[in-house]
Amino acid sequence: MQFKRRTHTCGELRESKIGERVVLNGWVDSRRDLGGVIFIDLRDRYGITQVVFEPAFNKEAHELAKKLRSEFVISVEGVVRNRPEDTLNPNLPTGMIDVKVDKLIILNEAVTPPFQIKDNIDVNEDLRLKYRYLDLRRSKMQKNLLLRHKVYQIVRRYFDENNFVEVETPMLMKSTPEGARDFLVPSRLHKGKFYALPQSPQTYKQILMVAGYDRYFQITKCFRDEDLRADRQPEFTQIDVEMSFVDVEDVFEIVEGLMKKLFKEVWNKELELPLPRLSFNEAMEKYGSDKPDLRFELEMVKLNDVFANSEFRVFNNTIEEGGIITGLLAKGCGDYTRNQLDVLTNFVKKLGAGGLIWMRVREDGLEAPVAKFFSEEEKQALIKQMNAEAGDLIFIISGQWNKALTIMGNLRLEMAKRMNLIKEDAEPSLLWVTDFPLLEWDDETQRFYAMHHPFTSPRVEDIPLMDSEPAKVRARAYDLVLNGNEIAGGSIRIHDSKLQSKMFEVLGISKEEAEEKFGFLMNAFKYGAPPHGGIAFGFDRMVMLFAGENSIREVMAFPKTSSGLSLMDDSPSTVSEEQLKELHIKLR
RNA sequence: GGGGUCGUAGUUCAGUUGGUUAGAACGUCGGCCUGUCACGCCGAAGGUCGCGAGUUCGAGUCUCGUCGGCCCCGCCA
Repeated sequence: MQFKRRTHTCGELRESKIGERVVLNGWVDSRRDLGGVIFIDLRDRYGITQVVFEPAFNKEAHELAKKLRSEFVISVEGVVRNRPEDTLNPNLPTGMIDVKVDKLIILNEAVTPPFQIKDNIDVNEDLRLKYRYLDLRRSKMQKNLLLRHKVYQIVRRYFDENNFVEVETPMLMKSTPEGARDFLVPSRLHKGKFYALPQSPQTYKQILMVAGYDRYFQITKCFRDEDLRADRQPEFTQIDVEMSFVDVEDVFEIVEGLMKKLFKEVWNKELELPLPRLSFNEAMEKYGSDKPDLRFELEMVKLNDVFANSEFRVFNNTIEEGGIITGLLAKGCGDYTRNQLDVLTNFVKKLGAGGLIWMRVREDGLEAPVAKFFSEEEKQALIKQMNAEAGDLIFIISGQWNKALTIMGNLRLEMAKRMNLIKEDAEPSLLWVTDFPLLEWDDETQRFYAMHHPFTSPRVEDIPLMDSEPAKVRARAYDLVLNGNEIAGGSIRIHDSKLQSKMFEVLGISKEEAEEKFGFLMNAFKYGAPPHGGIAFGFDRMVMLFAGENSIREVMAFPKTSSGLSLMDDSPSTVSEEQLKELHIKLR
């Protein structure tokens, strides 16, 4: 196909080019055929330029232009011209000019697309995903991917400037237990053996510290074979960071510097440093989440003291069993109807709560189905503790510490929505959550699991507790939270092989098992491991938030559906018997 | 593994207590139109109501199953 190389993109012509002869290439965004004159909006990723076909200017081009339809790929040659004054289009950067065409080449025709290529379309996401190449033509998607590109560049530049080395780590690695399910890759050369795709480059980056690279980063894909969410895909991108001879504060300093840059360059906002910090316990008891959204107040209140001697059996039992009674004050919601309250009760029950206690605060006291169970002193103490006034609504949930707080945390977010507390223009909330527990008890398997991962260092002063009260040991672990989303998490690692052995022991991992699964890492540590620590960012999630989107799919070029399917290329798919045979695999 | 919700024209949706020929807008196609930019006007085509059973004289509508999308819980070191 003969066509002239473009002289300009569709986004760059301005009044200064009037009179110049230009060649533009692009897609037909829309056509307006007025009979005697045809207007085409020509589109590429740089913008839109209106090109005009007039029979008086060139009859042949005008005749051919009648055939043009949406998404045809064309090349036009003509003269830049100023528009008549009353036909300027202030909505387009190129709206002061148009191009009068005397030569049109149709480079490719296009069938009618299944949905219109424009912003603010209302199309089901599955259709967009099936025709992703059309969806990606929309300026909103182009904007998102260009933002993503910008963030890559800022991140790379920042770490480079701070002496970090970018190192690629393997995509085919050893399957490690503890944590998410691995995606497995069968080995053809080694019958019955499998590689795993990395859930994270964790072990490699620690080994790079042993190897003396001192400061490492990588922007890399990770894979986890778990169920999906709006902010979780089976393959996703992580900014992986590790540093030697550091403590928590050093990691924070580097990360805060990056966030300051991103806030400035993406949002043009000055981020104030140092970032606020909350301990895990505080975050849970005040906000019912380890990734609290602090764009609004609405704090939860611990009520164990208020009901310490309560006659109310539910509270009684909770306190006896070491649980928590947590309250939430919904300002001015005292007029909620029984029906609204039933909906909210249902909401918490679905999350596993036994029930939801609510009380309307009146001038003359508390109005609630359970009011009769409480003494006047308790009621007064409750009102005082909650800082409640007439016209308010109090919610109370009691139960096992983690569960009750998590459910109340969800109710907190739900109420924030209902009370419209998250304003469109609210300042973003970025903070550290620190002092996570090192271990988490699992009822099902009756053992402790590492909350972060088994290489996470406990706080030095808590090490003696590892034997006596493992659940109380705090980790040198931290999460970075933006607007209620965990965007990064990391820790200072164990670099001492004795402490690491202790950790495995607490986790119920035998010496033999540890040797088999993590022997290579333990072995490396024998040859001089520096103290080290690091962090990993959920890159997609971070870009999602910077883009103001609600799903990471909006900032990924080719995401999967929530059932893990790729609708465009129809994967996963079956494979041939020959392929299976080569891989020594028999389906059952 | 569990819960919720949705599935009707190419697209987004409406469709009443189960009842005549399943509608609208946008898009598409054709005609007219020389300054439009949500072009306008006239006309037309376009439907396996996701799929499969069942109930019924009669099912887009009710029941069961199944497939798929989205959201959430579990899960995600």
